[in-house]
Parts: sequence; C-alpha cells; structure tokens
Amino acid sequence: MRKEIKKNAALELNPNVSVDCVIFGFDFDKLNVLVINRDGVDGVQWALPGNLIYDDEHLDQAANRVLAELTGLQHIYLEQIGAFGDPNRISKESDRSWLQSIRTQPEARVITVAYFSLVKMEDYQPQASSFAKSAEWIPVNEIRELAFDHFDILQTAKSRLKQMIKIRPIGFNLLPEKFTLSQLHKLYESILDKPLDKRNFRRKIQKLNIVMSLEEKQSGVPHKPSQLFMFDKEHYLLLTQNGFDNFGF
Amino acid sequence: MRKEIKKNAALELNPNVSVDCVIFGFDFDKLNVLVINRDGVDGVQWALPGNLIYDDEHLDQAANRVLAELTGLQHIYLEQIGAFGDPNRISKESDRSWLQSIRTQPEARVITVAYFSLVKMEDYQPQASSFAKSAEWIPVNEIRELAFDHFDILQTAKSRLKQMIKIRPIGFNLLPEKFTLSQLHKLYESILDKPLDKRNFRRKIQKLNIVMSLEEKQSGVPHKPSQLFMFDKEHYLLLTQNGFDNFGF
DNA sequence: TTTGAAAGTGTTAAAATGACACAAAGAGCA
DNA sequence: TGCTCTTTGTGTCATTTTAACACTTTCAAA
Repeated sequence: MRKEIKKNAALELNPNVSVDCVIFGFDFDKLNVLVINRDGVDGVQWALPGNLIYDDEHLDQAANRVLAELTGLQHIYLEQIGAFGDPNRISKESDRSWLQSIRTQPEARVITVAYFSLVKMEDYQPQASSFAKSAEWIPVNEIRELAFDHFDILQTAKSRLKQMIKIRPIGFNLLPEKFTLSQLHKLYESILDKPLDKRNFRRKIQKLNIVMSLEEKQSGVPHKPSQLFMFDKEHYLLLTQNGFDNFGF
Repeated sequence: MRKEIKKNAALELNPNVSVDCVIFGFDFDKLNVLVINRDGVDGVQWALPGNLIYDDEHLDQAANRVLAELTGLQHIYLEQIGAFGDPNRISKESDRSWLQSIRTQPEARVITVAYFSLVKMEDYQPQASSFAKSAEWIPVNEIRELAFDHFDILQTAKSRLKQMIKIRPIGFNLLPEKFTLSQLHKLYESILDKPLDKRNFRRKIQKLNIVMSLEEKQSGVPHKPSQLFMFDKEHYLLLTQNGFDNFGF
C-alpha cells in the first residue's frame, strides 16, 4: 500500500530538497544514533536515514515519511535542526556512486533539512523489524565518519540536544515509562558530557516536581533496589504555562 | 559588475530553494525589522528581503548576496534560523501575482531557508541608500502581516533572538560602539519583552565584565548625563573559552 | 532659580548552588 | 547464616545569586 503510493508519486520527487533524521536512543549507559547501512557500497558506510521530499509534501511530513520508510519508526515528534546545503556536500566518491544507483538526477544540487528526535531504545529493535534490516544503533561517541555531510549534521544535533535538555525535559523521551533517578542522572551526564553531583542532581530534579515516585521498586538487582519514578506530564505543562524556561543543569 | 555576474548566472537559479533574511535594528526605544516593499502590488505589502539561490552557491553566501542586492547591507554575520517549506505557503493572491511578475517558474514549490542578524540602525539608513529605495525599518510590534510565510519566520526569529540573548552578548551588535547602560537596559527589555529591574540589571552586566566604562559622558542631554561604555570583546572571548554559556536575565 | 527628566547607587531577606561522606538494602556465594 | 559486593539514598553548611525596593544627583530649558 505504502509502496504503491510511493511509486505513483515518484515523478513528483523534488530533486533539490531532502530530509535527514538524527534519532537518538539511550541504552542506560550512553547515547546512540540510528544509522542505516547503504547497500552496494564496499566497506561499511553509515548514513542518517534520509531521502528526497515529494513536491507537495510538508517538510515535517516528509521527515516522518522517510524515517518510517527506512526504519519503520512512526509517530515520533521530529524537531527541525536546520538546513544544510554545501553545494560540494557530495565530495566523496562513494557518495557519488551511491547516488548514481538510487537517484534519477544524481548530480542535482540538494539542500537537506535535518531533524532530530529521541526515542526509547527498548521500543525499537531494528534487527527485529522487517523494515529495517539495515538500520542499526551506534554509540554516538564511536562515530568518526558518515556519508555526505551527515557527520556535521550529527554534531549540530548533539549540540542542539545539549541546549534543549536545559530548557525542556526532552530526556524523558529516552527513558522507559518507569525509570530510576540514577538512570535519569546518567542520561543527563551523557547528553551534557560532564559529571553531575549525585545529590545535587537529585535535589534539583525533585524540586522541579516533574517526576513522581511510584510505589514500586526495582527487583532482581544484586544491590539495594532503586525507587521507580514516572515523568509527571501534567505538572510539567503547568510549569510551562507559567513561563518556565530553565532546567539549568 | 555585480549585476553582470548576476545576469550571467541567472540560468542557474535553483527554482526550489530561496533564502530570506530577518534583520533586526534597535532605535533606542524598540526593535525594528528591515522589510522591503514589493513593487506592483496594490496596497502596502511588506516582505522580508529574500530570493532564490543559485545552484552552485552556499546557502550562507546566498543569504548574504540576496541581502546585499535588495538592501545594500554587506559583511553582516547572518545566523540560520531554519527551513520553512509549507507547500501552500503561496496562498494569498497577491503573493501569487507578485511571483508571476518576477519568477520564471512562479508555481514551483519553494523551500526557504531563513536567516537573521542584528545591525546598528545608525549604520544603515535605507532611504539614503541608492540600492534600497524600497527597504524600510518597521517596529517589530507593529507588524501584523507579511508576504508568504514571512510573518511566521519573523516570529521564529524573535523567539530565537530571545533565546540567544541569554547565551551570547549579541545585543551589542544593535548598539553603537559607545553606549549607555540605560540603552543596553532598554535593549534587553525590548528583546525579552519584559521589564528588568534597573539596579539588578546594572549589577549583573557589570559583574560579567563585558563592558568597559569610558572616560566620556553624554553631553547635551537635558538631564544628568550618562557614562558611556564599550563592549569589551577580549574579555568576552576569555569568558567563552572557559565554557561560559549563560547571561541569565 | 525652579522644574523636569533621567542617571546612578546599596541593603536585606530568600533562594540556589556546590562541595562533600557514610549508612542501608539486596543478591550471591561460601 | 553471615560475609562481600554493589548501588541507592540521604543532609549540612558556606557561599553565591536573586529579587525587591527609593532617594539623591546632574544637567538643560524655561
């Protein structure tokens, strides 16, 4: 069904505008990014999920569609990072030959609009998905190279994430519904890339009143079990209405 | 000379990608935006300075070129806001007819990449410029409508400006080299759109050590003359090196 | 000389920050 | 049963930062 639509509309692909998605996930230890493995290129060559937009499509819609087509991920809030458009962005030979194989106008100048989002890794196992045999989580810090200008895009996404985590509680998107404060703590340290004092962190997050503690505890862990918490969305919405704008870590 | 280049390259205009610039200025009282008056449209219709990019042109370069062509402003640091690309952005009839008159492919889907910058109003008087007979400063708060989706772009630029003023001392771009603390104070109030306590503001700005007081004072004013200050760029650069990231007003 | 208008200045109470160390709880194993 | 290992969870204090608040000074113009 989806493929049908895609083929019919293929003539309307806009050869000059693409979208790329930076999807972050957290494995309770470090940040990861979802990348796809390009077929037909020798050596491993990762790329962000992305493709051309259709001519009558909203940019945001295009990003969601492309992400779904390439990875199966759906119904995700994607936030725009910005436009990237170096006319020489296709400098590597591998990029060029790959484009030859998939694009009708491989030489066209392309502006790409980048998006990012945060997802719970547990909700999405690429290997298990029939869609995304070639999609894979890779630790952000291990990435040295990506196709096209995707490495630049990733760096921009990282710094945007750093800014945003200080302003909005986006981190909760990266954790399961029930989580421990230690996990949240580790998450903030991963994103901000610096250690945060445990006690001060807990004090601050609790004062914000955006987490509510559950009755439940961790079980089966070989140490003192941790209290479980949930994100308190209502309380957060109240805060935002009163002109709240700083998580200040 | 410039026109020559422009005409020769005209065939290479990319019909799908444009740039638009939001230029803020401060008149010691309120924020203003530089807009251009479209010819041949009945009634007053303002638009942000913008146009299509050339196919081999960096986005940032395109923004600078278009701004210079339409207003004469040059050598300005333009910061990207993001891409705007509603496929229905050309909804108004006046927009449509205007495009008919200036574009070779007036119906093409256009993605626009928006930029913003801050300039000293005293440095730029559109009326006096031979270029920009149609360019004009308009108080931001008086703008109710702009061409295309330019009003949206302006709103986004405003909120981006609000964020950024808390992180970097961009405000100094809006003031003359020598300024008074009251002017700076008013500027921050204009951008943040809320009153700031005079004494607290001055204390805070002085503690940052990014202004240096001059020996000079205002003269000719019918009240106690104000001390003049300069932005201390060196000191600011030192601050940034030490991982400084908050002006926190 | 008087008037009007903006500049400039200090204190205090409340809140936020950063630094820091040890007891409690559970699993696993001998 | 008790020992070990590992992570959780908690409080205080000194320092800094914030917010609220009012009166005197200086100049030009009338």
